Amino acid sequence: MNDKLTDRKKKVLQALVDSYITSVEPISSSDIQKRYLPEVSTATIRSELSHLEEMGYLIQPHVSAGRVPSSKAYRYYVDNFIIDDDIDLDAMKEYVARKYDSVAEIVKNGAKIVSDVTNYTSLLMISNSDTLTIKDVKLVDMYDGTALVLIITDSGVIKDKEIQLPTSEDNYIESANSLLGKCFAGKTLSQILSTHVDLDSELNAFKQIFEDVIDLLGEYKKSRDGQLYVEGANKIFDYPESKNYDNVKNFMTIVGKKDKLKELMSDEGNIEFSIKIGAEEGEGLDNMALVSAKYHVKGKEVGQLGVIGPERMDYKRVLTVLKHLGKLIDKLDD
Amino acid sequence: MNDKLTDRKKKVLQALVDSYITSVEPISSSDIQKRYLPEVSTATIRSELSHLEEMGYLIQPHVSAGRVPSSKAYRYYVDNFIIDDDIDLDAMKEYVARKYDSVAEIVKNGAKIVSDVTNYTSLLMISNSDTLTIKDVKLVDMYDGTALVLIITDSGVIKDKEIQLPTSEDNYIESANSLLGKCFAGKTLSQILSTHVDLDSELNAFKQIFEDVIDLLGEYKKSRDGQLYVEGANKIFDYPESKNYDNVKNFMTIVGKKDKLKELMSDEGNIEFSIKIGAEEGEGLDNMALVSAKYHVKGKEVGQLGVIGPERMDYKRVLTVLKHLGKLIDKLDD
DNA sequence: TGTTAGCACTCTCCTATCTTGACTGCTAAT
DNA sequence: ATTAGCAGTCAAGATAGGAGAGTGCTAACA
Repeated sequence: MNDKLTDRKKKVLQALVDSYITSVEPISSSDIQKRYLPEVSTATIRSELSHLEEMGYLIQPHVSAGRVPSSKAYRYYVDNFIIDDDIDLDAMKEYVARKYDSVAEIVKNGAKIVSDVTNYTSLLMISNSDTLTIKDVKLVDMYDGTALVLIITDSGVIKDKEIQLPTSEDNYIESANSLLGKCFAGKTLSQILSTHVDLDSELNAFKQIFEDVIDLLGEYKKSRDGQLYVEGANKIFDYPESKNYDNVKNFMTIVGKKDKLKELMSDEGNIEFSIKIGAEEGEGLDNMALVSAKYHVKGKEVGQLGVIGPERMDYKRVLTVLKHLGKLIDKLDD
Repeated sequence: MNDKLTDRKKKVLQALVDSYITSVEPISSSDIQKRYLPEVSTATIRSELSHLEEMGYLIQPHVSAGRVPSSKAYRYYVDNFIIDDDIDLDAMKEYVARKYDSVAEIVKNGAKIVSDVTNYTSLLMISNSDTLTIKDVKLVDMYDGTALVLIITDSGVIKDKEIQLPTSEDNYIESANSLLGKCFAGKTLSQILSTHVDLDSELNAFKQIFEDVIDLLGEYKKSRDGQLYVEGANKIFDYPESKNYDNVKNFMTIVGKKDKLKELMSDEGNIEFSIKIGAEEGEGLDNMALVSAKYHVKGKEVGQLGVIGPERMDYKRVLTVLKHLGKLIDKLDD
């Protein structure tokens, strides 16, 4: 991995990727000369191109065609040429302000906004339950010896279910409530599910309730863990790539495979942005790229928002949009 | 619309549709002779075919090709040749029993089951709020003068939100609860939203709460009305039809257009099954068909479940699956 | 040593032409 | 009314030629 590129090689590479991103056609030496490097001859550019090809940055579909960037070139491009300046900030802000007027809607429609603004398919993944804190657990008296279990978190009530009460004593619910609050409040879902609550020594009368509540939490965790929403999967038909049947099928297949997408989106570590490009990622993401960012509500990480599209996507625009939407969501209060 | 077909014409038509459903290639006179009518000559079948074509049942892609059924033929086929016997009942039952073990899951995964078993894309539409009855509305005391509003329906708690209490009087919540129950219990969402609750004459102190609750109900109605889930959109790639780019695009486009799908699914009247075939339905459903059925939980209509796929779909299988799943869901208790 | 002009070479893409095979529609006989 | 036989039509595949695009190489030059 020797990425010592001369200045002119860098320029050529950037020019080629830039051109390709918009035209989606193999780029020839004269294309580059005309629009980016008029001061040197096409022959010179050709020799640079063939050198870059040797180094693995470019691919030539056939001998008399221009060149196309390889995954390595895209990687180099996003690492070196994307200076993430804030050009689109105003447009974004205006967009958000105009179409949606409450934070709840912005969060809910986050994926839609990203998809609309970037014109790529967007992905929204709810963070897994490790980050979710239980604020309180409450029983609400219903009728005929049943009660409603409410699990209240920092983002609202998340699960409710009727359960049978083992007794109809008057203060049973009250006592249970205080005990439940004491045990669960302030903990994360994972903490609760991994620690064994030892109740036998305490009041055995509440054992059933506790088991029910823990079951409920487990159920919720299962249903929520890494839920993934896809928005705008049909954008593929707007790209020239869709003329190729295999591309469409690949794209739709991977967009349908939530597991694979989750795997791609869930990055270890604390990287705020992640960009996965084509072949880099092994099978499944050929000719495609996935850009994703963590996002926060009121300073707390709640999920990841990303974009999946052709490998030659407009990385600058996508990154800008994701970054600003992240900021907007984070800052706003409900 | 003269559908007086001779017995042999019927036989030929059925043979052709049957063949086409499995082969998805134009059917020739000799195909029909070999497999369905060896007792007559191909010439005879040809004359029947050309007669059926005149009548609008068949289409000839070009003069030296076989014939393909028209939408009219499919319509005739489902109306006359589908005797909905219960062949698949056992397989279905086993399937349901094996993979899912609670009703909640069956309902939730209804669309998935249908899609898996039929191998077509399935659609699930939640009935609109006209059929949803409010069982109770409750305020739950939280902290710092806020309360949680719970809207309880016959299918569980459907909406919750924190609101500010106008006062911190001790019995305020209790009084509000009884008043809310009195006003809303037993009514449908639409009833509540369409009738104006005249509170001024009663206790003015609860005015704000009522307005909040009604807002909440309105919000819920909006979010729930005719929600549509699509499962297995990628099945299209399993059909030979997907070799044609336009078919894929059409299919994906209509599957993406939730509004159009809702329109197609929401039948007036009390028809339990509805079958819409291709051109019959005007633009949008070309070369496709949509089969849908209302389904019930505990005897109450909760939505519609359907299948969308190529016009030449296996209607018999689809109808059988939908019918039995409907029965299974309806019968089971929670 | 780096750059350039010039040229031969390669390969895709388009078009035209031909052949083959699959069906049909028609006609005349049964 | 049914059938056999045959001529006619058309899609699809194969083949060939030509145009255009773009490269790699070589030799000359700064």
